[in-house]
Amino acid sequence: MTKNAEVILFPKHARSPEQHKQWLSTVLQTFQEYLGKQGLKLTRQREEILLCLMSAERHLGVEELYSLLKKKDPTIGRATIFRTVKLLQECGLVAEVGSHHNGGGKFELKADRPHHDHMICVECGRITEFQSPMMERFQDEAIRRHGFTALWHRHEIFGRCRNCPKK
Amino acid sequence: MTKNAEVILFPKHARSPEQHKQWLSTVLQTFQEYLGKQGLKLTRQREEILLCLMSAERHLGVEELYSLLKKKDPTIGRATIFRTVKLLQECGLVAEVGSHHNGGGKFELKADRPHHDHMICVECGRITEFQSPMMERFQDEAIRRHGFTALWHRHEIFGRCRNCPKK
DNA sequence: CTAATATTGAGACTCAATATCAATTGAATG
DNA sequence: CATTCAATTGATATTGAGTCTCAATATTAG
Repeated sequence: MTKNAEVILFPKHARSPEQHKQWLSTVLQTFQEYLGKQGLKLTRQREEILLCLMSAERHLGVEELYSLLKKKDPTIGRATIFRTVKLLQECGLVAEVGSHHNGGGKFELKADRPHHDHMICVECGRITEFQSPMMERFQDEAIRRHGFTALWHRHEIFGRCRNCPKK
Repeated sequence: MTKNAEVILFPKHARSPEQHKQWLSTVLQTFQEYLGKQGLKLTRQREEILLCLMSAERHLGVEELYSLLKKKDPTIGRATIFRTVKLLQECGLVAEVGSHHNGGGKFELKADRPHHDHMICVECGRITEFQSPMMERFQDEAIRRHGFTALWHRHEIFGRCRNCPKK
């Protein structure tokens, strides 16, 4: 498995600098509110980690976050990243994509992004996002049929991407 | 979430003892063919492990497989189970359900069972299997569109089942 | 400012999963 | 049947992601 797997994300939202700034502050505020409710604090490190995820163009794992953050804050520790990412998942701002099959879970920001699912290459770790409105439609139909109330879902297809033919 | 969540499996195939025997041998043959193609061999241990999964009525993890298999073959080792389960996943006979989030991956036999996905109730932990051929169809279409070779997939919908209205 | 509490980073630790390796098994061949 | 050679096995060592501990530090309330 390649260490620096390329990741294909959906095109970023077309956002003006002004809108982007607004977005950053909205997400930060959401995090802060969650922390406040838990009696926790928004520290410099927690803010840095969230900002790093928000400015990333791809899915980052803990190790990648660690080396990126080290550049601006050489004292940051892995444990803090693990702890913060856990908090971000708890408050719904971040989701884990994949698992040990693609070299450890990677994290993506959920806030204000269109829904998509993932194809994960077990050879190179590449994560490809894809949309299928028809698939969603029949999924919703199945959910209704079972009288289920969906809160969130995880749909990950594991296999080989087009650049990783069977060895 | 309840610890011992009830698991709703699709109704077992109505199979006569004769049909069941036939099924066992068909699945074994599939495994053997896969192994042959890879230059590998169907050994006693590999057969035991597959048979154990085929006779289980529930999802088993590595540790459960280990203790079950020890009864008939006290010399079997964990490493062999890890290796064999990996092979079974590679050839599509077995799928991993869940992950470290719900107490370690468990394995279910896919062979000759209709494909299904899971709806997981976050209130009562109930796991409901469901089918949607149309959904599968559009999923396959998306996979083809991206030149991906799917080995397995994980589609889990989290929410509330019909018996767990919002509190 | 001070006190109380939360947070941090380093490093020890855990434990599932993998790699190593000598001994064994299995199939293929003569 | 004996031989050969690659595949397999189980015990063990190793890895590595993730967690825990704890003394030092930062934050907030008053």
